[in-house]
Amino acid sequence: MTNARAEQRTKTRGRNPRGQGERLRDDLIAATLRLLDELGDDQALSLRAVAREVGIAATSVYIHFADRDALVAAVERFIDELLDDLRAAGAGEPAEALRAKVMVFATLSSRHPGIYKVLHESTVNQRVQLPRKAELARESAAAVQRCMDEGVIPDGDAAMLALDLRAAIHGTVALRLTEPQLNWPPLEEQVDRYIEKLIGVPASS
Amino acid sequence: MTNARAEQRTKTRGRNPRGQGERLRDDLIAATLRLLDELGDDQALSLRAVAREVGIAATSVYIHFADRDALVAAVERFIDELLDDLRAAGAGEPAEALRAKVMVFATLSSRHPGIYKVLHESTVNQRVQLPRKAELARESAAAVQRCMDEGVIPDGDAAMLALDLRAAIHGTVALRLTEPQLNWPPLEEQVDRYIEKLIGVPASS
DNA sequence: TGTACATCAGTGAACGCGCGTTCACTGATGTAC
DNA sequence: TGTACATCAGTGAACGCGCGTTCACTGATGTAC
Repeated sequence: MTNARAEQRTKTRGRNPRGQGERLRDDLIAATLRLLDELGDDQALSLRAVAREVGIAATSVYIHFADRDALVAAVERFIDELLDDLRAAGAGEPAEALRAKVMVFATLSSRHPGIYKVLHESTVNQRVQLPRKAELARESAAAVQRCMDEGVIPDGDAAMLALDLRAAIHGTVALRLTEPQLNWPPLEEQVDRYIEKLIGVPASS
Repeated sequence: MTNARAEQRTKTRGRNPRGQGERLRDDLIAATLRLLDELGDDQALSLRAVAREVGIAATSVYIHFADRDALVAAVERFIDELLDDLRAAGAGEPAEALRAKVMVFATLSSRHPGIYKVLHESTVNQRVQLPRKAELARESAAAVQRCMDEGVIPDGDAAMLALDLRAAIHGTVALRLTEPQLNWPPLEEQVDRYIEKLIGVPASS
């Protein structure tokens, strides 16, 4: 005898008016991002939890998404917004632009710790294609290259330096999440040290 | 009607002779470490999978461990071995000792990628007490301090520099696991750059 | 203007699965008398 | 030397749970004639 009582739904939501069925799709994506940010692990995300969060029957998810993994791919939307922020930070003097971009990325982990973990630590990368993610890397390499082109730092291997910097930034930001009890210096100071020592950009005012 | 057929067991193992019951305990710890290394995520580890791996009934695990989380705490044993390796690398000239210790740590992720992820990325840290883990941090700070004490690098904030270095090393090592498709330089070269640029230790021979 | 029908936005019951954990048990080996 | 008993190392059935997914359905709203 399987337990047949209906799924407990805390929230309820009326059905959308005719022609507005796509609204549920947006709500599902938003709820998925919210839950991923809470969980910090895409493997822990369940389709049923997303449905509960939105206040619909679990089966209704299938109206808009093929399966559970298609829901997880909602993180693509988040990456798009992040790329917008990065590009907005890229204007102005090259050293300042590099610093601004790095800070956008570095503060991402305190604004959305769970999403940061999902993007960088989970196996979602192997199971779901995230083509936009590669652009994040290109953005940082381009910012370092600009510093060379405009003579802020001596010529060299921009891609290599950018990767050194990116790894270091990821390291502190990720370790702050996993080991918050360590004696962390302010993020901004540490980021400035990395930029100065690893890239060679002189300290700003 | 619940499905009542017995758990499929691929391996089998005879029972231990009288007085040797603790052998199963060791086998369980070894199997747990093996599975954690495969999975790279302690949340994905199931008690039943460990039992299957060893070739015993799931319930037999309870003879030696209170519950599932007690199994996960087996990673403590791994940390102990790692600490032994770190201490063995600490002898000799201070700059060489620092480099050797950092390399022990950095190559851990290629020798045991899953365990590395479990120790640094999973929530096991919040759910299970891992007192030995803090010693890893102390080891690296002490190695930097020794470089200052023996005049290899100028005096300064050793704890801060050690944390900068540790974060950077973690960053490259973790990012290599999550994003292997990036154009990574050899690990050893990158580690040497970090030690040189972040700590100020002159490049070795 | 009325009505049959199509479409749309979702629902509820059910499935089989693996999980952690409990419980009462089994069967071999040693030990006291 | 024989036998009752204790101990040890494990077992097997069962529980309730949450999960992803399938299926046939419902009931409101618009539309063709």
